[in-house]
Amino acid sequence: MIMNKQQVYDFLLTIPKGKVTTYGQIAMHLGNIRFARGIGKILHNNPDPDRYPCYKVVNAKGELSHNYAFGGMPAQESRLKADGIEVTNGRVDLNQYLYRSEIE
DNA sequence: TAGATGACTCACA
DNA sequence: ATGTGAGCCATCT
Repeated sequence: MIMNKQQVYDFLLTIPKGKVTTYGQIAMHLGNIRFARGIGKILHNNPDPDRYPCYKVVNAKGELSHNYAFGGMPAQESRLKADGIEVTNGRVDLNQYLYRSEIE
């Protein structure tokens, strides 16, 4: 099974407002946790940042991407807050905001 | 075509 | 709790 960035972007669109996801969750959703890295690449090459809420993607620890390409971490943090997600010290509470698609 | 890189994650010290 | 090492895949040069 190969992962298409389209799959990743589509998954982002399925994230309900006020929720976030992790690279691992996306990867697992696609089939394998090991896709996490590819996802990072894909989001970095995100062709439509306005269309795909890449800001909803955080790492396994809930930390925001310090390499965020659209204004830096503050911008991502601001977007998350706009969605009702509280960000503290560049991190979000996964236990509360992590979107669990259909795993577990 | 082949080699190197990265917005990751997990395990162990 | 923090640091290092290894594994994985897709994309870039």
